[in-house]
Amino acid sequence: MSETATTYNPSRYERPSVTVDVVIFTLRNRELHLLLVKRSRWPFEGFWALPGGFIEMHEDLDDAARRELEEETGVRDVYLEQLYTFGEPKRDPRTRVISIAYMALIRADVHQLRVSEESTDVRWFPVRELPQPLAFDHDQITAYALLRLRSKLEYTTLAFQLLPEVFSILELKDTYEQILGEQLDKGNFYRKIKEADVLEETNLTREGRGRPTRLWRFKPERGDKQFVFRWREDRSDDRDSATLLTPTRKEN
Amino acid sequence: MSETATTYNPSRYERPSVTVDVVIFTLRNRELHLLLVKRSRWPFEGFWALPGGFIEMHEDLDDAARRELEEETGVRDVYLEQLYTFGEPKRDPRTRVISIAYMALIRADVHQLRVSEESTDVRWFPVRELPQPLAFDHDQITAYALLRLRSKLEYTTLAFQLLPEVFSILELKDTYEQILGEQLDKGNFYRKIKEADVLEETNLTREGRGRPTRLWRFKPERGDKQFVFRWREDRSDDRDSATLLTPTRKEN
DNA sequence: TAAATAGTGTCTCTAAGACATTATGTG
DNA sequence: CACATAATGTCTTAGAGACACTATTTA
Repeated sequence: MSETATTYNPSRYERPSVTVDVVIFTLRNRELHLLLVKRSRWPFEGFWALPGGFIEMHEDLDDAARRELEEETGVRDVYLEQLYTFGEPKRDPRTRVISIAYMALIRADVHQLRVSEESTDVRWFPVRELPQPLAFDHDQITAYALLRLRSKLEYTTLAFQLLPEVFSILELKDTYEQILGEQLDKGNFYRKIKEADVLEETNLTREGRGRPTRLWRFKPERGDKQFVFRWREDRSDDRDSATLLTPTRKEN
Repeated sequence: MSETATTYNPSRYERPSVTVDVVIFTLRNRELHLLLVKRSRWPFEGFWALPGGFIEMHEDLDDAARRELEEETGVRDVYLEQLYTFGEPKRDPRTRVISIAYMALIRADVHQLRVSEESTDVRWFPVRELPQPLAFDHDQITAYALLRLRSKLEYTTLAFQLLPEVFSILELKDTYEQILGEQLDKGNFYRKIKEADVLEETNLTREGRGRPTRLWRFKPERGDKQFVFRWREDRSDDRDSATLLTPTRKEN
């Protein structure tokens, strides 16, 4: 047998650096955006990159992601999920850097965001208009995050993590449409969401030009996974599919 | 903004060790097994652990997993998929070790396995009779791998990666039943698999006590993801669910 | 021809999708 | 009332599940 698992002494080995990179999504005027940071030095000086940084020695991975998230946005207690670990040896020209990618969803009504509108080095970008290419392999990471978000929309209640606390059913439908990139039938959407029994009616309404809208709240006792909006044949939240979308750029 | 993404110099930081651990599945007399290695020294001396080892400095993550796989089993070219990265700071008492978990599926007809039947320190265990607890957080990792395997069975053709090159439809059904832990209807199974058009008839049959069985082959041109056996309400290949199954043991 | 195993056919009911209709507000 | 937007209802059809039946071999 190999001696690897049993006898290696970790200190004998040269160690890679380990970072977390976070794909932070939010809705801004009903469109899906993500946060990018402009790099100010080599490597990839002047390129946009995902917020991220090195893991501290005594810090859990999720905590590292949460810390990066809070440093950039000032936000805590949001939906956070580990996505995939990217470790191609030359993805960072400085040294071997392995990056654990996370996805975070920030609700549209969270206003503590540190990201000022005028800031030139930290900005929200609509996912349909991302600068390209991004630094490192971050194109690949964002492509994968988008794929996973789209995929999970269909069998989880992730969409609620992007909406404000109260919302109308048509706003929810709009969110699905934005992210899935597809029109949904109004009647069928109402039926599905009502049957799923994940919403709780508030006594609030919102006036508009026509009939006022009833506002709803996500039933808090339901977890994230109990809701199936739709099953599709071509779901694929697999890394392989992301790779197809954005072929790996190899620097060097 | 934070300086993390842009100005950190990786060499300034203390680095964690990074390993890959591989959950290697196979079918042995129609039952799902996975490979474990007995540890011969501290920490967890005498405990069973997943095969794994440290990542080499210039080696891709997948290659590291493939290398570990080959060292333990002698097998190449099998299905391999990254699962999740485990990095709880105290999961390894020696030092900070971050482990990238992989899952591998080995076909039942691969006989080059280095694992001898008599070996006392490397063994196949039926997934229903795993020694417990395993070393480190490997209970958690195996629980998650099982969850993911079960989940993906239902919307991919992963099951074919476990079967020999030619097989009968009822063997395939049996594999599904073994892994899902549930009886399936024969007629409905035949219908589904035929409609999916993922099988190619061979001119082989196998004789038994009753009517001989036709043997089939997986259509190679189909990828892994095009086949939907069934959608379920409670699918969850999420890490959270695995955590619920096997609460994290904290040593120390 | 009985037993054993392989493989097919059919009925029912649910739920998804398409689309039409009704409801309730404002100017 | 006309317009705008919200919300509900209905018809059709595909597909999942339950289960009964037929086919082909050996002893």
